[in-house]
Amino acid sequence: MFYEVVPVGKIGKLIYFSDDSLLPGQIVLVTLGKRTLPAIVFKKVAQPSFECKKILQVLYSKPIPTHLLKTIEFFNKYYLTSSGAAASLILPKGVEKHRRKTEHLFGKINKSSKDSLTPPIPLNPHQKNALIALQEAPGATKLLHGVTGSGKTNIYLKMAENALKQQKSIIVLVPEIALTSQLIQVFNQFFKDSITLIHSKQTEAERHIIFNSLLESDSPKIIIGPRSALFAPLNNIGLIIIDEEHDYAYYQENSPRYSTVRIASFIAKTLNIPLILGSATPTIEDYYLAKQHNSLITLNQKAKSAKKPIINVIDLKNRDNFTRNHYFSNSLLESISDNLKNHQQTLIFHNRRGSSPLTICEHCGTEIVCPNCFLPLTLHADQYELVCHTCNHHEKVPTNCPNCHQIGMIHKGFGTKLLETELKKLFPQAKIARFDADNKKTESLEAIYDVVKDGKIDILVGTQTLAKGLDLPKLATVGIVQADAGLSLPDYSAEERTFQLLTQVIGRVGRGHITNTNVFIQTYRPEHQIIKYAVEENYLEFYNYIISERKKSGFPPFRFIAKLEITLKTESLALKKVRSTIAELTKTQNLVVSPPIPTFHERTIHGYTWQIIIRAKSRTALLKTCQNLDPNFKIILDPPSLL
DNA sequence: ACACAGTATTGA
DNA sequence: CAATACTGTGTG
Repeated sequence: MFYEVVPVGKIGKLIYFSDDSLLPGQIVLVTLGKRTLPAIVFKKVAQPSFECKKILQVLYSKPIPTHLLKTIEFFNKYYLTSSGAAASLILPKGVEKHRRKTEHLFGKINKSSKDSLTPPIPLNPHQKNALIALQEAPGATKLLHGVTGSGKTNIYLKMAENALKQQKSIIVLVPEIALTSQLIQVFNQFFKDSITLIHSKQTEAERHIIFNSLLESDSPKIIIGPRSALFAPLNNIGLIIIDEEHDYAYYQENSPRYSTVRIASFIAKTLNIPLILGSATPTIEDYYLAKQHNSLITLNQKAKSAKKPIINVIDLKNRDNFTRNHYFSNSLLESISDNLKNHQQTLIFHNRRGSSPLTICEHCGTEIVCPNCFLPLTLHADQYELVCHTCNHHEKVPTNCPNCHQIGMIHKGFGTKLLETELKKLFPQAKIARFDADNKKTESLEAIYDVVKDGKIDILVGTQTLAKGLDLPKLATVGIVQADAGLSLPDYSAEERTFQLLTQVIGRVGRGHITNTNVFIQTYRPEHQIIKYAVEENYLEFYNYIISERKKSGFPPFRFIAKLEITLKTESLALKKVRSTIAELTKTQNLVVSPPIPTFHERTIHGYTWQIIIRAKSRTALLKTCQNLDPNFKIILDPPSLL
């Protein structure tokens, strides 16, 4: 018998031979050239005209659910991804490996499935109405737009409870799996026995056990995990929830690139089950789509009376505000002093790691760049080293300029490490901690969370990482060192990102723990709309403003975008190739073609990378254009950023 | 992707 | 002329 199978990797469907009868979705082992790879059986086919190799082994007798096979095909069509790449998302790493006895781990994961009595889930009238709306028309994607504290979690719980009653499984996606997250705690409180958590700290063996147990079992489960949990081999899914749907973590950056929301939406449609997207600040695209399809549900009533913080916008151009320190305004410093007296905490945000992002020679202006990436190196003053934030290359700080050999290297710009040092000078008695991507893997946010929560830290300095889901009872002040830093980037989504960040940061305080909370937003552009809307917490005005801009300029959701990248040996070769391709593409009807653009990391060890941005109203037309392209072009569909 | 073959490039 | 870098093709 002959079967079309998809081996993991970068290629598509191939035909193999088997003596035994196989089912679509079964996981098998095949040889491909000299390699032995796991593969997924797609379907039985007639004997082809060419010789076929034999399927070596059946790894799992039970097939993966059909919706996942359909998802692989969807990847193929929607993102032009090879089926093999999509298959590797579904199969756990190392499925082909023989495993030692792992019973000792089994009990840890497969808890008793006896459902204990759960207390009733309270819903207020607003939440009840929202629930009714959410349960209409399964198969459709519903957007639950609810401000922080409006009780989205209670609605999730109720829907999960309903699904469990019907013996259906639920997938709950969260941006990053912090075990301290409130959502997990609340779900644990209600459905402890049915929950399977998926997180990044699990080992390969543990993942295998989970994969196997989900595949074998038909009992309803609640899967909580990051974007990859969407591919859990569940046979009876009744509901998918994506919490904080706007979060960038839902976009997989490395190949196969995908948007979790798009894939989940496909799965929900295929299975005719509800998909709930929850957020206080939905992405522009999802909000637009929800309005178009009449599937927007708004919850603007705060459940508990959370006190709003006082938001102070400080003009960085007016240096009278900065007489005590170069980076921190007088009023922010005053607020920190007050907090120290009252044993309350302060959070300082700045979206740049390290001490100083530029090291240049003061005589000839030569910039020190990474030998691999050719990007400026960032000073880390504590180790007195220069670090590449792209490839993590480390080197000593040179005393002489490598170009003119004179002494006098100077550092420009500032990052979180510098801010930390400044704060230590200003408040020598305070306990100050810094949290950003420079922290070692072991000191995760989770690890320091308890220390911070107990109030043992007075001032926490950090980047974006800190803005997400921290709930600190003793937090009284939040300071944003330069709020407009992201606004001037040449990117269609720069304003949206800035709004999201500011909203998240403001949301860290005013959670009802402390009555007098303050937010200090330092900016060179206090009059900018985005800053105004964020300060006013006015999502609707923000949306209306952005959507009209996108319409005028022809960006998503009004056009689909593809980013085409090519890397060639020399700059002139790359430019020549890009120019000729542009000339070719310009002939295509209804296609907006950009001029040649060097990528942000223009020069790499492999050569020079240039890009073309193309946009079209029809996705089908865009895909067709991409398929006819020189295959040396890397195609990035729906790029979340054009940088 | 990866392995492999076939071809161009370098260098003493 | 060999060792090595680059380029292209097929994988069932």
